[in-house]
Amino acid sequence: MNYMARRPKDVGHALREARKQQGLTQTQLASLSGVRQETISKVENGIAGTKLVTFFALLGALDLEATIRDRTRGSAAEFEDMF
Amino acid sequence: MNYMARRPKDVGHALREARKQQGLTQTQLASLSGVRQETISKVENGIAGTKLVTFFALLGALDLEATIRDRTRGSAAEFEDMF
DNA sequence: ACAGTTTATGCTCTGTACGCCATATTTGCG
DNA sequence: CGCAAATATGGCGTACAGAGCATAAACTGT
Repeated sequence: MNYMARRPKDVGHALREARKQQGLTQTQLASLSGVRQETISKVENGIAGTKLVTFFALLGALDLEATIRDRTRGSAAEFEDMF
Repeated sequence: MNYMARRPKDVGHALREARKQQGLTQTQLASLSGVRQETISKVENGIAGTKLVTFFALLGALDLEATIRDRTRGSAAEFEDMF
């Protein structure tokens, strides 16, 4: 599980993958996260201009976290800040 | 630049660091990103339940990206999905 | 093809983000 | 200290997220 996201729709995609990977239904994730099933549906499909609060609620329930970093990636530079 | 974020306030902190690192004022970032200076101020201080759209607008203007990954971190496991 | 489950869609209502404008407060530098 | 730049705050209006509830549509396995 390691998704790059530059747009809300990327987020939706990543969340759906993670949820399925954990064998959860939207309804289960809903009660885990406190976010409604309908909302999760919209988020996963990139329909809503979701709020960060909602995003993080879902991240937390799926035991995920977000990282913010430079777009310059894929070289050896990333070894430096790894530890 | 590599920030972990689990809450909106973490995002604000990361954005502020990145902006300063690039020597930008909130006003400059505002015109770069299309997000208003007042809004940037709120986001950076973790006051607003910001929208993902806004978040990504700022990320883009700062030439950053987000990554979504498992919280289990800090071991050798991360070498596997590195390339 | 059917029944059950999962996901998507539509509606109303409340809350709030964010644009816009003004201004207060803080920060940095001489 | 004092002034200019940068950031924070507050009010107003519009737009839309997300709750709650209902139901439709899409999948699943048998």
